[in-house]
Parts: sequence; structure tokens; C-alpha cells
Amino acid sequence: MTASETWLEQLHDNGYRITAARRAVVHTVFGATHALTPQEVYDAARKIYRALGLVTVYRTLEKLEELHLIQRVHQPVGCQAFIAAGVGHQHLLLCQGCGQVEFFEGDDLDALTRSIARKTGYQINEHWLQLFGLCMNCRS
Amino acid sequence: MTASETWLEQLHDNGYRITAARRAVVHTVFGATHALTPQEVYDAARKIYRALGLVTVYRTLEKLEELHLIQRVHQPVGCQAFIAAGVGHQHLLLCQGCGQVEFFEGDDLDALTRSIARKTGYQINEHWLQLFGLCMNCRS
DNA sequence: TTCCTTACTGAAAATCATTTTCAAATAGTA
DNA sequence: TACTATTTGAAAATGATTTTCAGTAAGGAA
Ligand SMILES: [Mn+2]
Ligand SMILES: [Mn+2]
Ligand SMILES: [Zn+2]
Ligand SMILES: [Zn+2]
Repeated sequence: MTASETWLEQLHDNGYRITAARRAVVHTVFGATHALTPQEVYDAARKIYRALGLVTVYRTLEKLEELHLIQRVHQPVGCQAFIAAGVGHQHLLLCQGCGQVEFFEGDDLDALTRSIARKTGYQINEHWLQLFGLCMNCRS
Repeated sequence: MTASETWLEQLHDNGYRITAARRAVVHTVFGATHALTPQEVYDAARKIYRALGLVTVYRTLEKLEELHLIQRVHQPVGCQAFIAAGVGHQHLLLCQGCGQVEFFEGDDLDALTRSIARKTGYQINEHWLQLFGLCMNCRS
């Protein structure tokens, strides 16, 4: 069983059917090392399953996001791209050169959020953190 | 001189003309306490200048962003909203209840970014940080 | 102040991404 | 194998944004 089959299982366990179209989308997104737009998923997945429709890509991404298997990636160039979701408390590190995505963990914003909460009177529930830089390849 | 006239000056200094349409947009966005979409800017600014066209709102927001007077706000509900830009190194704190926007400063991510840089080999250039919570009003 | 050039305007049309509709196909169970 | 609800892709609809264009007006020069 390839790892992407976990996603198919999850789809199945949630009452969704496993189809050739969904296999192609899942396989494409699961294996990606950078965030893909629906159009990019479509182009790549059609190499696996020619008859695929763009509409089905949108519909499948919607379900994968709903099951928290993928997450939307916000970038200066746009916010319509998706990547396999991180596990636990992780954030993204994006290469500004090639678009490669990495996850990292270990950020500790407790002191900061407590301080901001005190100063502003807000009850702070969540945070978004994203790092941008250049990967090893793109540095040279 | 109201504070929003600084923006008009900046437009002028950069070779753009000051028009009634731009005055209305600038005044609207400058005074906003939460991020506004182009349509929201249009609706509000038309109370000041009836003949305003939505197209001009888009065009003016584009210029204000280019001059770093406003910045785009990314939120779960969408990423097409703008707010007056913070000065210096600041980040946003957003109320999940009413959408109110606050800026804060004083985050220190140096230790974190150094650690991530070492682990991943990335050269880290930038970060996005955003806090979400409930403002004093929306807590009760 | 008046004149003149050029940037700016709003309406309408065009474009582009996403969503909806629908009839045919098919997954998955009985 | 037979059945039924889900899923499909094509086409149409939608909605946001951008482009086009002819008229308007800002603002420097005289
Ligand atoms: Mn975190
Ligand atoms: Mn910071
Ligand atoms: Zn790279
Ligand atoms: Zn609030």
C-alpha cells in the first residue's frame, strides 16, 4: 500500500467512493513537494487519468480539505494552492525561489501571545506563522 | 490637514493626480478599523462621492498597495481585503467575532528562525505572523 | 487665470476562476 | 449480477476582476 492510499481509505471511511478520478487527484497532491493550484493538479493528474475533469479536481480538493488531509497555502502570489497537511502543530517554510514547501515545528509563541493578550484585552485563540526563504538549492 | 491627506500627498509625490474618486477611497480605507474588500470600499466611499466607479476602487487600491500605504489581509474567509499598513515591523491581530484589526509588535522570532535555518538549510528572509482571537467586546 | 497635455474616469465588454446544472456512468453493496 | 445513490465531465451560469474606450478633468506651463 502506497502512502497515498491512506487518503483513499479516509475518503472511503467517510462514505465517499473511490474512483479513478479521485485516485489521480489524491496521488498527485499527496506526492507534491510544493503547493498546487487546482489547475496544476488538473494538469498533473491528467497524465495519470486522461478523462479527468477540472470540476472533479475542485470537488475532490474540497473533500480532502474537509477531512484535513490537505491545507490551503497562502502566498504573496496567491492563496489558491494546496499541500498535504502537516501533522500536529506545524507551520510552513516556503522557498521563494522554487516554491518548495517544508514543515517545521517547535515555535513557542506563548510568551508573545500572553503579552499581546494583556496589552490588547484580546482572548487569543490561534496563530498563523509562515517562514519564507531560499532552500539549499536556490541559495547558490 | 486630516491624517489621510498624507496618503494623498504621497500619491501626488509619486506622480499620481488627486481626484474626487481617489479622495473618497483614501478617506474610506484610511479610517477603517477592519479590513475592507474592494466592494466594501466601494459601498462606503460612494456615500462620500456618489459617482465613484468600482473600477476606480480597484485601481486606487492597487496604487495604495504599490506605495505600501495599505496591505492585504489574509483570513480564513478570504484574502481580498485591505487595511492601512502598519509602520515598521508589525503584525496583525484579528478579531474572529467582529473583524476588528489591531497591530502589535515585539515578536522575536530570531531564535526560532536560526534554529529552523540550521535544521533545514534554508536562508530565511521573511515571516508572516498573524494572531486570531476575540476582542474585548466580542468576548462577552 | 487660461490653455494644453496627459492621466484619470466610469460604463460596458471581456476575461478568468469557480460553481451549478444535468444526464450519463459507475462504485459498492445486496 | 442487479440495484441505487453517488460521482462524473461537459456545458452553462455565476461572480469577481481586468480591459477597452471615449469623454472628463487635474495640474503644470504660459
Ligand atoms: Mn505555532
Ligand atoms: Mn515579526
Ligand atoms: Zn528553492
Ligand atoms: Zn470583535
